[in-house]
Amino acid sequence: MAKTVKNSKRRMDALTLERIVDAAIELLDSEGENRLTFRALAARLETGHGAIQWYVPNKNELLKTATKTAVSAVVTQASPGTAPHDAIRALALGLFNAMDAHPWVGRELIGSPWQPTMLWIFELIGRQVKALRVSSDKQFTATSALVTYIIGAGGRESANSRAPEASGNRQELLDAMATVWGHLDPNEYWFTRTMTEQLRRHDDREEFLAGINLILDGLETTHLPLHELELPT
Amino acid sequence: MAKTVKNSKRRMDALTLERIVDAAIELLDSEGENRLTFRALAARLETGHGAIQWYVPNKNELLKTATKTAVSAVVTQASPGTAPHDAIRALALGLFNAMDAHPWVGRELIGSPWQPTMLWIFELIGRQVKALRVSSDKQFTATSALVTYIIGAGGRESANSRAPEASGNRQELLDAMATVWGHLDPNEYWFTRTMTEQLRRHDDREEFLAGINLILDGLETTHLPLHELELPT
DNA sequence: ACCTGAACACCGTTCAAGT
DNA sequence: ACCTGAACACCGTTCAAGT
Repeated sequence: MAKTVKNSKRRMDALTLERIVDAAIELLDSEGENRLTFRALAARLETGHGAIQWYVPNKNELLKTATKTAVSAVVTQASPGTAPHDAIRALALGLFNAMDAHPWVGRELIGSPWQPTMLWIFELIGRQVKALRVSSDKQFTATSALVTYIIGAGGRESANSRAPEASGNRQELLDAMATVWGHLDPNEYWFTRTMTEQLRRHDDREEFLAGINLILDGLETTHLPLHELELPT
Repeated sequence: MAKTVKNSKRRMDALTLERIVDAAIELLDSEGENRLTFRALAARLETGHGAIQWYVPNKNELLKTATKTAVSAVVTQASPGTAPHDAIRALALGLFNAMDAHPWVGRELIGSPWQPTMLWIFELIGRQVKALRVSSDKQFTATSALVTYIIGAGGRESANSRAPEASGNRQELLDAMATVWGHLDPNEYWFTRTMTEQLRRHDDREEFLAGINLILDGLETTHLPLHELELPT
């Protein structure tokens, strides 16, 4: 305290990359993606908008850093004892929650799949895939499929939170969509119409995990004819 | 011909929504998403930029219409005789190709999952899921999972085409990424490192379809203990 | 009905100038 | 080293004015 006061030329709350990123995340969460501007950030941080650019070269970089921060807050490594299936589900759900809480994360992750954050996700999922004893020539495919599915679901979830109809709560949005589905042309949309009630009642996380389970189950399918399987005695 | 010439006050190539959308798609494909501006469009169509707004109210609507046009050009209904598995793979691959050819489509579809185009995709996939005789309480889950995976893969593919490293051909990009993977810290990325060669050699469409197959296989898993299965005699 | 382009209120980014 | 804000080159959108 005394130190900062003594150095009177310095503001107590000096600008740091961390403070900038935190403020950016707050702004992204509360105001949305296209309300994050250097000028708005500068106002919130009580500085000039050019000053921010000294720490972060451009808006793209700012978004990347914010994404990394938001994701790594949720994604932790599995505790050693966990079964691979459960570890994958936990990881997936963590990512889903992060993208649900921060609607801009999904869009950003999908928009630049080669960025370090994606690589880290790939690594963590891949380790568990390997622990599942998936044959080595299928590990790449399996990990890719899981990551693709997770990011796809997160992207959709992100978009849902930004839906124009989502001003109210979630059930209102679902009811509104269900009403639309119920009124679809029975000739053109005979399948979707029958799903109206499922849409209204579904739980996002349950459906998400059910999809993960489908992929995990698919991984165990050997495609051998049954009589070649080792049956439990 | 004579008709249009006679009516001399009218330009031969009158502005229509269709011409606007076609020009927008060309611009999106060749110049990228953020090079599509009303001013650039107006220049290409040799008109004022305000004129376009008479046909399409804003840029969002223009993107939606362009997406619908690009997708419906590839997505056709399955021919009656096709087996459901094959129909799903064909649909999925068609969508993948569309998103590969038009890198902006993936981003747009994922960005607004409640739009009519997404509903139509859901319908077409759902019909085949039903034809697979998936039990009725799983049809919603199965269709959602497939659509989520397809869109996720398309989104990634879209991003890859826009990758800064993708200026050259695809193999150059893969080689560059493989080099990065090969140089990763063996302690932090011990799994990903082992996937370097798989990354370099993988085929996007094969991997994509392999993921579809995982989900389809998962759908057939009954979760009954083996001794309760009907074994072939 | 359809088209034009000036005008407005924003942006991201650069940069000379300050401390 | 760090901060400031004017300046520039763009945007999307609106709209009075034309044909």
